[in-house]
Amino acid sequence: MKKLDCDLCEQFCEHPQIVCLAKAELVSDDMAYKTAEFFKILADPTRIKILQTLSTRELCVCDIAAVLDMGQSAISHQLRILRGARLVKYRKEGKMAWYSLDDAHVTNLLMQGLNHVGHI
Amino acid sequence: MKKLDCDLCEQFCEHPQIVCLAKAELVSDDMAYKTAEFFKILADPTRIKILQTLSTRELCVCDIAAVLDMGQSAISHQLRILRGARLVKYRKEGKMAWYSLDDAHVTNLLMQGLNHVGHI
DNA sequence: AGAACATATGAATATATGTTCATATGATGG
DNA sequence: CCATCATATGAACATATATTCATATGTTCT
Repeated sequence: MKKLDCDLCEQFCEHPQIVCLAKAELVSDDMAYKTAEFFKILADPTRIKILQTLSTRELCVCDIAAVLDMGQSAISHQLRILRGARLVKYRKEGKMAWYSLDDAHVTNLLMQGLNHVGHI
Repeated sequence: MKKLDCDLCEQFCEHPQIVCLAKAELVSDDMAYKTAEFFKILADPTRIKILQTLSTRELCVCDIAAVLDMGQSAISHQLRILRGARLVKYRKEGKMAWYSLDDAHVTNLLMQGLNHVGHI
């Protein structure tokens, strides 16, 4: 249980006790920020398509570009973001880079999102 | 099962069969867009805090502003977005508006995100 | 009716983000 | 060694978005 810190409660416009309780239970700035950053990764149509495509099979960059009908550079930039978030990994084979998923938990979240939208 | 549409496969840089299969299974533009819009709602620290705070109790606008230590206008704008996405609902009581959660499924997703980040 | 208050909203501003273009890097094959 | 190919990346640009400020709306109380 968190210790309550109510010293300043009197200054709020209304319902000081409720505000104090809620403040004590509020997620930290850092957690809120990191969680938002996490959802941001999933908050782009191109990245959603990349992740969904990779959920079935490993693909190289130019194949992903072909599948999504987009430029190689745009895909490469997005893959960089997905790599940074450790959602995809890749192996090099000569000049080609084969990408695949690297986080089953997040993929599961993505599928929940797709399902949710599908059922609207 | 989807019908494959492989007429244009030969034009791709590499691995036409794989690209064709992946294209056939690719989520639609519309679904990808809507899913991204959905995750965008959760991709902001302020909205995460609002939803997490409301997960415990109903609050009025000025209380939320006090809890998050932010301006009333900023909170009101964010609540509008959350209302538009049907993640929160409100009841009017005189001049006050009491907000609460309106989508347990999405709240569950939010909690999964918070947990995921917490376990990193 | 008028003052005070809670909330909503439009406009403006600052910041973040996705794509494109040009180019760099690094591997393969002649 | 040079040309070609797959990929990566920096800069520029356009667009989206969060907050603030000012103000509007609608309610309560005197």
